[in-house]
Order: sequence, then structure tokens, then C-alpha cells
Amino acid sequence: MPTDETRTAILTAAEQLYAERSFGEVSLRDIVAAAGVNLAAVNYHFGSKDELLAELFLSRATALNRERFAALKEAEAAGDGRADVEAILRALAGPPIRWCLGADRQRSAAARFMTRAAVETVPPIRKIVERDITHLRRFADALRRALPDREEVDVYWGLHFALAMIRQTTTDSERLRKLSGDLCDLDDVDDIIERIVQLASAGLTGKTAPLRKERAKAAAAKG
Amino acid sequence: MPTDETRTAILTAAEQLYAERSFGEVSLRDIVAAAGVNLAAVNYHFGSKDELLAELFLSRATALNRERFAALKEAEAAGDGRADVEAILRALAGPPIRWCLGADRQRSAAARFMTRAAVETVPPIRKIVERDITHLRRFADALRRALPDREEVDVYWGLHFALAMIRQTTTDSERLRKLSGDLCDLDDVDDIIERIVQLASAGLTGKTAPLRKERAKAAAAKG
DNA sequence: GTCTATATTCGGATAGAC
DNA sequence: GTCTATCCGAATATAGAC
Repeated sequence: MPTDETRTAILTAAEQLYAERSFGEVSLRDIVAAAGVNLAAVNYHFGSKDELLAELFLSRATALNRERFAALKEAEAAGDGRADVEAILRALAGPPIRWCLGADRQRSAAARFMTRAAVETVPPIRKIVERDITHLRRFADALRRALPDREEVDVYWGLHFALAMIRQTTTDSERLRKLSGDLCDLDDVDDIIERIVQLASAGLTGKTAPLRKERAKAAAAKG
Repeated sequence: MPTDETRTAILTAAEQLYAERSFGEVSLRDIVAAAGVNLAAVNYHFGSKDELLAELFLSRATALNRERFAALKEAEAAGDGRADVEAILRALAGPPIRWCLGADRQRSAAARFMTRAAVETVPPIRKIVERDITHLRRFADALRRALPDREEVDVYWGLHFALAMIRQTTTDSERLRKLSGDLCDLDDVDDIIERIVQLASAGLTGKTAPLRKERAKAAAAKG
């Protein structure tokens, strides 16, 4: 691995740049300038810009998924095969939030790069992102096992909202800081994860006010 | 306004295309082809690609904000000057979700265009997006008035999570549909808004399980 | 106001020396 | 494996006729 440091220099630089600007806005020339390597090196090592992007995304997504799965497995082991809702959510939210807001600059860039790549419409990315749905399915299944009495649609909506909070926090934390006048402490990573876990958990377990439909139903039953 | 229909044809076509692909991926040639107008018309009417984007975004953002404000004002009037949390959230979430998931294709494109534009790093957009924080501040203020006993940071976090759910639902509803095997009904717009409002409201009013810190505090007080 | 034709810039890719 | 030099296509922007 230390042999071709040119390869990793390119990947690192690309990741850093993609964390802040979109795919189309970052040119190969920007990347090689940041990496301190020659322009031709990109095509030599990766073949094309698209393939560079694909390899980068695959590499980071694999690492993140691995970490999430490990946490999920651990939670399931701790619960004798069935993890509880909060533990599942912590396995889902912990890794990306820690990566993004933690001290490790490289990891932070990786996390922001990935949320940006997730909405990218470039073909090589789309393919990998679609595969990512498989990864989510395992979390959905774990949640359904943890909530056998809950309607299936509610579980999916709950997962959807959990992912929403994770994404927003990795992409728009800066706006929150500004909006709150620096009141919201984005360095207290564990607190943030816990906020997400608790609220997402409330959504999944149905500890919110009844939905309009159910209220209407209840009113009808009453009246 | 009906005079130069070329202008509006360009705006409409651009909006449609930007709803699905990013700024850098849509060329002026794509736009004029979709609009059925000449290439030079863009520069004649708008000056440049950037200015076209800026005008489009400003126009749609203004319309959306107006609708949100009207709903907020109405809620405040109904509550004799102080709107309750759910009404505020409904004013925040209703317009974008109805636009995005409603039947009006134009409106749907507008909503998706805007969430895409919000993460765009192109200068002309950044400027307008930053102004948008002012718009959010009014909602933050309304929420603080509705929740005088609640810690200020919790209000900001609650707003952050509400925005998260709105954004995710406007951008990734397709993934949810797939993941749930078509179980989640994305046509029942009112139900979706209500899901968002109820969960966001739970987050704001603190009806979730206590955070780790507070639990630790409670345990310390007890033991 | 609308079109054709063109200027100009930029970015991805490659050939070929070292 | 790395570099220089260059090709080629694409896209924005504009000049100027109608």
C-alpha cells in the first residue's frame, strides 16, 4: 500500500474536494493540483474520471457499511439475537455522524463526500448507490424484528426519517450552527447521535401523537 | 407577462431538467432543446447560465416562502397571535411536500429543483440560499414563542430535524417506495405531512425518551 | 427579438519521450 | 510509473445578419 502513494494521494485529494463541491464542479486538474501529482497519473491509475469516482465511492461505502454492520451484529449479540430499536439506530447513525463531525479530517471528508455522492446522478455512482439499498434492507429487517407489533409501513417511515436526520446532520450542520447563533454544539458528537437515536426511536415505536387518521377513527368510535 | 413566452419557456424547461440532474450536468443546449427555443435566447434574456439559475431559484423560493408565511400568519391569527407547534410545523412542511408530491407536475419540479439547488455550490445560488436563513429564523422565532419553557438549543435541533424530514421526503421518496416494496403510499400527501408534523412535534416538545446526559443526571440524583 | 455562425475557454483523454 | 505536449469534444458566450 505504501508502494503507489500516487494512487492514494489522488484518492485523498479527490475525496477532500468532492466533500465540498459536486462531481461536475471538480476537474481532474483540480484534483491533481491538490494531490501534487501529474495529470496523466489519473488516467494511468484509474482509467477515467468516472472510474476514479466509482472506486473512491465504493471504497468508502464499503468501510462505512462494515462499521455499521459490526455495530448491528454486536447489538444483536448483546440482545441474544434480537437487538432493540435504540441499539439498531445507534448502529445506523453512529458511524456516519462520528465520521462527519469527529476530529479526523480524512474521515470527515469521506462522510460528506458520501452524502454528496448519494444524490449524484452520474451513472457509475448511481449503480453503487442502488446496491446500497440492500444494505438498508438489513437494518429494516432488524427493526421489524425489534418491533413485531408495529405496522410494517410505520417501520419503513421510521427508518426513512432516521436516515433523514442523519443526512441533514452530515450536510447542513453548518446552517444549524449559524441559525442557532452557535448555540448548538456540533462538537458533542455523542449528544448529537443520541438526539437522533431518541427522536428516530420515538417515530419508530409510535410514541408521537396519533396521526390524523387514527384520531378521526378514535373520534368516530367515541361519537 | 404572457408577452415574452420565450422567457418562461426557458425557465420552465430549466426547472424541469434541474429537478432531476445537477446544475453542472444540464447544459444550455439541453435547456433550449427542451424549451424549443434558440440557444442565443438564453443569453439574450438572462445574460448567462448563472443568472438564469439565480433568477429561477429566486422566483421559486419567493413563491414557496410566500406560501409558508401565509400559512404561518394564518396559524398565528387562529391562535390569537401565538401559533401552536403543530400549526407552525404544518406551515413549514405543508407547502414543499404538497408541491413535491402533489399532482401538479410543474410544482413538483419546482420543489425538487429547490432541494437540489440548496446543496449546489455555484456562487449565484449560495448567495440566495444564505438569505434563506432569514426565512427560517422567522419559523425558529415562532417555535420559541410556542415553547417558552423549552431550552433554546432544543428548539433549534427540533427545527433542524423537521427540515431534515422535509428534505428527505422531497428528494428520496423514490428510495422509500422501493425499500418498502411499494408499501409506503406516497400519494397520500396529507398523511405524509402529518407523519412529519407529528414526529417533528414530538422532537420539539421533548416527548421522546430522555437524552443520555439527562438520564445520567437522573441516575446521579437517585443514587 | 430571433436566428446562424463563430469565437473562446475548459476539461477529459492520450501519445510518446524519459 | 511519471512527465510534457497535444488532441478533441463540449459548452458558454457573442457578433452580426435578418
